[in-house]
Amino acid sequence: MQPQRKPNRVAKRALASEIAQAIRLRMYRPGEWLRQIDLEEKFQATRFDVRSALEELAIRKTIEHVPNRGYRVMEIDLATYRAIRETRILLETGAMAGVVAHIDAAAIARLDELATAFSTAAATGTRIEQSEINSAFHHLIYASCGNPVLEETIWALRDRSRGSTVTVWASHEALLASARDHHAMVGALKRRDAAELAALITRHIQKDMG
Amino acid sequence: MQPQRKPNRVAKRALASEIAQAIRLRMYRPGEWLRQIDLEEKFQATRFDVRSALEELAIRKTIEHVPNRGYRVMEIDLATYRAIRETRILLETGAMAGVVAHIDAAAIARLDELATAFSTAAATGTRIEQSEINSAFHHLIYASCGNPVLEETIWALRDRSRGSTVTVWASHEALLASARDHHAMVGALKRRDAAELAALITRHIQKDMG
DNA sequence: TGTAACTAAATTGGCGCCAATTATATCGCC
DNA sequence: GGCGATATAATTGGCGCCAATTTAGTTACA
Repeated sequence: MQPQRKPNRVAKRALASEIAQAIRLRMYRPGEWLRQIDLEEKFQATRFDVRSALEELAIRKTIEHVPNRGYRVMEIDLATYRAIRETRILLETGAMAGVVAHIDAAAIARLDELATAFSTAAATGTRIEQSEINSAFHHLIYASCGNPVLEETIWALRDRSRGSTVTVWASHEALLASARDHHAMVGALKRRDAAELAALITRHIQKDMG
Repeated sequence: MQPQRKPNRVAKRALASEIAQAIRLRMYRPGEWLRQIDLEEKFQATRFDVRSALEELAIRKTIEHVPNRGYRVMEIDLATYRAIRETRILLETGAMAGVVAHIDAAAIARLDELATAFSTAAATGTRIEQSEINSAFHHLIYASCGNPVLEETIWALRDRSRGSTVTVWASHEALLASARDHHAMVGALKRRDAAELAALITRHIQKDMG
């Protein structure tokens, strides 16, 4: 029986993820200041851990650091937003060749489920549910590309684009359009049509979904 | 007249860059442990700054952190290396459309100079000179793509691929091949031939240059 | 009454100490 | 003489205090 040791090594990394998720879910809006004391209480962490987490997020460009002022959620201008979008299209369409080559039937079936679940959530679910299902859908796709580095790079950029002032799904119409896109992607996936998939992804990103 | 204040905010970030450069220049080889005390003396920094810098590099995947053991230069396996290479090809070829569209005559002239300088350095220069000129050459190209996010992403991946055990220019032959590639790229650039440029870049990366 | 200087409160940020852990060396034992 | 256990040295890592800085509030003065 040994005393508890390093819950901290874990806590530090986990805290960064938690804060990142809070930002993803718009609990902190772009431009908003993240006060260390608040985070300390909110997440029941020590000041030191909070600072480490904030520093990590700043390196990842999720938040911005202003000396002697603090950290705030990154607010990206239109030009940067377009640059991110363009880069995402490059990466996410590029991943499609690998996806159609590596994905198995089970994964496609699961994607089908998720696409349906998203449609349902679009009508009745909360924003958080919608966001999570959408995230799971795209996670599964990119995880199937067979290139972990590519997958990781895609997600890093996706996270950065959250800082946009443009709301995730601006309208209910946009939400329904996303739902339709998901089903279309599953269809193209079943046909192993990488080109069609890439075209769908491009439009999906250009329409600015989550 | 006020006393000197925060040279530290700067020092922390600068230190991370310095250590990163040292790793780039192979002063620390992949797998090698980075002892905090050594870095403290080597770079005349406080222990705290060293740790911050190491943490930053760990987040960037330049180095690896092993709890209670320390930090060591990331050693990447062949599979990861290929994954990085594939992703780089996607990004760097994708950048070429923007490059031919945005680059001006002055930049092309400068690239011509750098290509020549590299050829010279390949014959007579030190490894560090070769590396720096090569870096400047590619920096200038990707800076001309008109997409800062893409540029940044490219360099992040390029830095990660340094962790490969494969030496930068394994042979003098490879070095000369790189020099030829550079001149060919300048030629394609002058003709605004994005497709040819992309093909050259792909081969350049597949041959594993710096 | 508006503005500017001053004061007080809140927040951030630099830094160093010491415990926990791991590597190294010494010694005894098989 | 080789090998394992123990002692010692070296290194890492968690954490909190207090100074520096900024912001808000207040008062004095034109």
